[in-house]
Amino acid sequence: MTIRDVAARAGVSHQTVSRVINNSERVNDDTRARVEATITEMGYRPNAIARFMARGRTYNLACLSPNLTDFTYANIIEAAETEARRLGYFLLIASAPDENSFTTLIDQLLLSRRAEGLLVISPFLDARHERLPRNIPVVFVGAEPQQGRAPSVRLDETKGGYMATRHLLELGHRQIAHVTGLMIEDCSRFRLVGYREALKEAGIDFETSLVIEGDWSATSGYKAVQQLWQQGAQFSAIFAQNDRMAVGAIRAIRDAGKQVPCDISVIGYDDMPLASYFDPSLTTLRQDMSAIGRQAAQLLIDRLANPRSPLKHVRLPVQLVVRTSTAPYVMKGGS
Amino acid sequence: MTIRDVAARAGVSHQTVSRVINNSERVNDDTRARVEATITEMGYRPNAIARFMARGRTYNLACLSPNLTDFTYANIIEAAETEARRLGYFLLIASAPDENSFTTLIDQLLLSRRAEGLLVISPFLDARHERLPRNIPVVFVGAEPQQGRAPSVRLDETKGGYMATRHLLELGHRQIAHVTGLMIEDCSRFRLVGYREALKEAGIDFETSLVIEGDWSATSGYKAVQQLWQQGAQFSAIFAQNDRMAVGAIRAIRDAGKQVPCDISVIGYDDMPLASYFDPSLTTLRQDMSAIGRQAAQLLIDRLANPRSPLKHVRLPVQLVVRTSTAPYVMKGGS
DNA sequence: ATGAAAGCGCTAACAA
DNA sequence: TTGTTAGCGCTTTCAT
Repeated sequence: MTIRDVAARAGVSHQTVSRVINNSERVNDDTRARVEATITEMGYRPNAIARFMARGRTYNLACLSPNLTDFTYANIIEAAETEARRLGYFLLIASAPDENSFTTLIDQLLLSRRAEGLLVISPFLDARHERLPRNIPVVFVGAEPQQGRAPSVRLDETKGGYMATRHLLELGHRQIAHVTGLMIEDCSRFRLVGYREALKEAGIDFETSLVIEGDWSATSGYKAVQQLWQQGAQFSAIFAQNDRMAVGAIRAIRDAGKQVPCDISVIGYDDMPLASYFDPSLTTLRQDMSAIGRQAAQLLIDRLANPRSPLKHVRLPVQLVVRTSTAPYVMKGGS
Repeated sequence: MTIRDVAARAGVSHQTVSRVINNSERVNDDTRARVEATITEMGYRPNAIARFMARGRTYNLACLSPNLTDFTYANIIEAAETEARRLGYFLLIASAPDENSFTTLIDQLLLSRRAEGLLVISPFLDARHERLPRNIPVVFVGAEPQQGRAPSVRLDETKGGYMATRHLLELGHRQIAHVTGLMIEDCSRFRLVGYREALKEAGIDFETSLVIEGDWSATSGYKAVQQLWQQGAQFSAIFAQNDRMAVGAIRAIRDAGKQVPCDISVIGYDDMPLASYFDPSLTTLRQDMSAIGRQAAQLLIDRLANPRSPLKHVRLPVQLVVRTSTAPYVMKGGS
């Protein structure tokens, strides 16, 4: 069923129908009413594809994420999708776990399907970013683009790292171990910077031996603690760069016969679902992923309307959530 | 840049270029080589939109889910998206939390954007299913369609309920409380059926007072346990229909000064991320959500090719994962 | 093996 | 206010 079928039935030209469905001013009220009646009667829906074709615009945006299952990504995507739709666009979502699929998808979504803009959720900057077509608006979520050529939305990771460490310092801890995420990712580096800043401010020397790199998995948190002890490290608190590793660390501590937070305090990051239901409930930093997604979508659509506007780099705040996995430092007996 | 630009540059007609990019047989090898060279040289990409227009096919599928963040949905969607892409389609993903957005999206995706098929992730059957357009292939994930008019993919929920209960029975428990999900959802009902079957098989009378409806949240699991005790229910084990409620139940048990699994065994459902990191680690039923997503995509694409093939209703198995939140029944002293 | 013509369903410019 | 005429970039006849 096409615009012409409707036109024939309503006794007008197809152009008039077009005007009606596009809310053009220049239509007689009677005619409009008649056409609209015919449309509902026939159950006609304009073909968006043909519309794209004629207008040269798709109102499609693309979103590439390493995966769709990680709850942080999922939250960002859901919010971005909803916001995009609210603003009259549609977000094409795809998972690009590796560089190959990333490149292929860029091709499919931007070049073939003519998405008008791209949202890249990317924890780190690697070669794939060089494949990005110029002249198509891009917004980065997570990592910032190399040359600062595209807008980005990020959480204030440095501040987060600082706040987590500061919380432990305020509880009286002086020896604070730090389990980072993958150091190829921007956020890990920034959180580490925050950790160092807080220590420095407190007049505590930074000890390399207290920092260990994890891979975000609970297992890596578990192993990190074991390794720290094995290397003879002394610490009364741990700052893990995400909740999963924090949970792993807690397990390791408990398996070693110690208690959290009595013997060792642990702070995580993310405030993942059920963080409050672990035992002990996790002290952590909450990130508003939905806000990121919304902002990212807005930034991208802004850019579409205004390609030459100055690049914005949005940085959203994080929030400390104190629960029961951290406690004041207590001097321990023994050597 | 269009097919004609390439044609002009290569000194052929635009039609020949079309033949080349469509791998038509009827092209001279020399010509093909020349055209292909021109294509790479110019970086030409066929406009998929125009192609849809001319061919009348979009190769788009749509997927509607209550949300994108629940890890079970996210897994299904990710797998379906990947599989669809592998098979030459693209999955348009959108979250439809309520009936309104569901209806709107059906309109946008199927009618306007001409998606060729629909994947509905839907835990329950409500009015929205009546809005589904006929003559467009639909596959249901989760709930089964009323009239069995569309194919569906589901886990064997009844079997899962049976297995969970059976596990507790084999440990010697006779009084098994059951915290269900929302009873408007199919899976809750089926799992309850499995629970009853297992009891019956073991010669145990079904007690309404031991069954309580939750809403899938940890909080509801917590409250369910409190309510059971308040009503004077006696039980040595709990079967919660998801892990979140199981976690809530465990918290309630502990808050009441009892231990899991010594005093009360708890089994969950889903094997959610970090289920093994809770304390105690959760005994639960694992569902292969990725398999569901893959199967659903395949079923839908099958149906596109073969609209009159018999409706398939795939039912995938679930798997018992025994951890430490369940233990053999021990007779307690006291009255 | 290649090219010319027509049309997919719509919008944009122009004409009436 | 309405209708007519051209395309959008491609594919699909049908000629050659």
